[in-house]
Amino acid sequence: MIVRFGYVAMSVTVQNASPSKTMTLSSFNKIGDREAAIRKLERIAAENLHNTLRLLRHNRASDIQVYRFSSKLIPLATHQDLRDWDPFQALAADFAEVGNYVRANKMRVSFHPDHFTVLSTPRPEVLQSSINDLKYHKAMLEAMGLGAEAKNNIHIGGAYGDKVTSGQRFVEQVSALDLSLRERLTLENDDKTFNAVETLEACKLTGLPMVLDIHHQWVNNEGEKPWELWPDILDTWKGELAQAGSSVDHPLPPKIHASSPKSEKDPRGHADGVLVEPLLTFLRNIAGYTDRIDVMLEAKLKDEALFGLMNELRLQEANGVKVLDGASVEIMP
DNA sequence: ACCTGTCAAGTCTGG
DNA sequence: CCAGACTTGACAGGT
Repeated sequence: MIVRFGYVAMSVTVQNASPSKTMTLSSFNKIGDREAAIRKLERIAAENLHNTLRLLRHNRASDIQVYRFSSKLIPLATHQDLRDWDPFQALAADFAEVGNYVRANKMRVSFHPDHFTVLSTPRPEVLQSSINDLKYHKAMLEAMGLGAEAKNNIHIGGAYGDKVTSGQRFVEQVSALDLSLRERLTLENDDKTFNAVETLEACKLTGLPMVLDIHHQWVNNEGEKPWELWPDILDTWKGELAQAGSSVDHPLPPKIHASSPKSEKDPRGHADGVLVEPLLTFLRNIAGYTDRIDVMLEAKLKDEALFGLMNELRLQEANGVKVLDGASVEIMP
């Protein structure tokens, strides 16, 4: 089984390369000339895209093919006060440059719209802003020229005191989405509310591929071992929605998230690095089912955590681990 | 250069 | 019913 590792949004080794620079609403409003304020937003967005490209070049130099973009590439993009603003015209070339680089280097990229995207919500206005947020993420991927193999990963959302009903509402509200939004979704188990078993069920009902977060599963489970769910999780990656647009990398490998508990006191928090042993145990247990998997590392030290994990994996070369390059390994079943 | 409070958005908990 | 926590990088305003 070939395992590729990636990291999220920002690098701790490339300096001054934030892809998430922003502007607060109050400073936007303090600029008297609205046109000038909007041009400033667009300049910040262009800078974020430029830094994203720098990170992608760093990734290529480090053999890293899996990366999650910052959702904050365009400041205030979905804010109500800026409904009349279409930033994509001004940023077309910047987005295209990022997308061209991704395609030229066969990278697997994604977004993770944050916790304001809640498709289980009973409130129509929250549903609408969630859909708007998904449209914004889709628009960015389209501006990059990337097909539906580039996904937006989300959680189910809140339980509102009745998890069963909320789960059903999630399934209904996802099913009612335009295909162009739905085919770009993946669904991840969370660490408090919808556990891996429940998320898998929602994936079966919606056709969405499941991103298993093995840290969330560790702190929120029904007593199952994570690899016991793997055959069913793998099936969610064989559906039409999972494979939509996957012309670049066909079939699209399944993806998981890995991180380690920050401390005993804060087991849900993310540690600086990623412990090799629990991850390796999981990977060995699924190696017989899957020939490729991508692992998104969610660690405080970002790419540094990836390099640290690769060092640990190099020490396991006598134990059925073969390091292939700077960011991928082969695990013998 | 460095520190502290704040930030657009949602949900849950505790008072 | 409302304030604060959650979580987190970066801004904004201060020293």
